[in-house]
Amino acid sequence: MKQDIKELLSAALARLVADGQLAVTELPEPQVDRAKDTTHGDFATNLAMVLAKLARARPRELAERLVAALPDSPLVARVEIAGPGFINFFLAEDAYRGVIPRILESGHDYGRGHVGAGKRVQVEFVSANPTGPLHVGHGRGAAYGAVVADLLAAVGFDVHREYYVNDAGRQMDILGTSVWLRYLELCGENLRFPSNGYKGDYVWDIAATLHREHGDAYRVDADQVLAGLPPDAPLEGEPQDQAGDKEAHIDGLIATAKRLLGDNRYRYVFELGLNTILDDIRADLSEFGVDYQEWYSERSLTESGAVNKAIERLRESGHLYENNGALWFRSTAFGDEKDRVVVRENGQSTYFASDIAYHMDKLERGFDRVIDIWGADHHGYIPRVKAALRALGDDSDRLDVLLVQFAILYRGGEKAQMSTRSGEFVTLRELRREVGRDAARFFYIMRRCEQHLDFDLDLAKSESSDNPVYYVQYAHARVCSVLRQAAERGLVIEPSPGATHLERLAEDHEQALLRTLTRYPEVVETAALKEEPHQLTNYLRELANEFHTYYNAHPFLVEDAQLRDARIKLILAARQVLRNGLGLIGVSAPESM
RNA sequence: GCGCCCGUAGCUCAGUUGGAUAGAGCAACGGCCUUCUAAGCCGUGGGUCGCAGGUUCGAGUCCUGCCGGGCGCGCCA
Repeated sequence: MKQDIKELLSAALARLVADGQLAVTELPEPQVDRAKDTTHGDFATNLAMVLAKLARARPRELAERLVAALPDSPLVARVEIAGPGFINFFLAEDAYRGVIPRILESGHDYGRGHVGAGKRVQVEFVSANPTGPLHVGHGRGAAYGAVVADLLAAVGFDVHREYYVNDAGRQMDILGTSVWLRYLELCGENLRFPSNGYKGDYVWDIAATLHREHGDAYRVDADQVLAGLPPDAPLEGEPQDQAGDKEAHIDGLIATAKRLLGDNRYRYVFELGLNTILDDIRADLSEFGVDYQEWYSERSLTESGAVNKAIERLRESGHLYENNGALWFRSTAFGDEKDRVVVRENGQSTYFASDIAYHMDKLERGFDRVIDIWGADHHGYIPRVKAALRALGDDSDRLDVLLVQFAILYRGGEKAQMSTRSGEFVTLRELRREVGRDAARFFYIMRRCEQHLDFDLDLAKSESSDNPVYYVQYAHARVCSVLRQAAERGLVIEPSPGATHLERLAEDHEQALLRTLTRYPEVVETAALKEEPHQLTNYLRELANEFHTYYNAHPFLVEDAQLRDARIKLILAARQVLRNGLGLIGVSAPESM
């Protein structure tokens, strides 16, 4: 609809230029907005004011000329000039009613568009280390990423959803070693668990599996494990005066585990930990309605030689240097704060080196756009990744990094705190169990992603109109309920075809609802292009509100069969849009509540 | 100290990428069920858009400087 107005304006502009009434070298793209105030009509454009500068003419005078040059259209009832030079469009009533057959015919497709023009976009999100279950912070990234991806797909992009699996590196070694140590405890060995190990119950579970299936096959005497280890830092509850380096201690333990178990057995424990947790994460996300096209292994980058290739390319282009035995990337040459190590003194490549190879690979796979969704605490990595892409001669503008701020849970008005280290954190699974998938999805995306999210658990669970999820879902259920009532009364609920009887929709509430329904495709498009799912939740609340208001003001199942028919068509259209919108954010649309 | 993000009603937040008189929900107060689900609706009050400058026809929105809050600044991932 907005597009129709734009085309009328473009035609008017072209006509003025052809007639020599307007002397400008380049024509601006007409900007058309929904009018905030209905006294300003339905749509407004500032075109005359923008042109005034270019053509050095008075805005109101230009507006008059533009209006005179506008082609006739059945959509537009009248046009007014207002204020400093706004042109306001008042649409014909029929223009709004026409949305009903459009919605009913398009069904599930109403609101979908094609601005994406089939361009390939990759969205990488969550990508949490497989060292433990997902927590509520990952949940927000999951919900946000999934909805952004679905929105982009809805407006015509070819979307590839990907999870980057950090299945290499020190953190994974710490996990494998933690599993082994817990296993040794189950075997009856007496050990002191390292302060830096993973302490969650899930580590015990994996160790128990190992013990159940392989008995003592991985057992080693505790004395042998502990021999010659650098001292650990004191644990909580222990005297804090004793010295120790927890990092050196855990590294020593990892080396010991590798030595005592040998390559094959170490690998087996490591893989058991990795696969158990990864399976859990997969299942968790799938139950949350988050699905991927690809799970991309970090280890595969090393094994395929992609990391070495990336390092070589940087070396050949002269962006690397050695210092203190390590290999550094001169990222400061591309705007980073400091240079970064890509190969450590011990010969191991860093996580950053993998990341360079990974992003290089993403661009080589031919995506027109690459979107990374990260936790906000990782924002410091953006300059260095972009720097690497530029150094490699790639276009770093093809990469967009979206940052998601933390979610803070509140229960009974109090913060429900979490900390990954202690192993006492609220997992995504626990959250889903407590508030349900629908509320979790809705609450997670209700706010702009760069805004801290206050997640009120009590509200998310409450069955009241205060709860925005219920409020929107209830609107959908109510339409279904009305239709059930109609069937019980033996009324015909199969609506008449096309626009028949729609002229009977003349009430203000009906006009308002129609207006909101026509806006839906625009909302989906901006939400997608701006990567702002909250625009959709806001819209759905508004639409639900207009429906509830209408419901309270006018009975639908009236005696007058034609009026009834028209109203049923209207609420069917509303139901369709509610269903489509909820579907896009991964929330169910219940038939009854 | 440097960098990024945030600052809008008592609370939680929108604000259509610079437009017309800054909006919604919650909380507070007052109304509406013999009528399709009251899990709903209507009404009332509530603002120095953190502060100070600047850019222009026009600034909550853009620029600069302060103030306040969060996060980040490893040869960790």
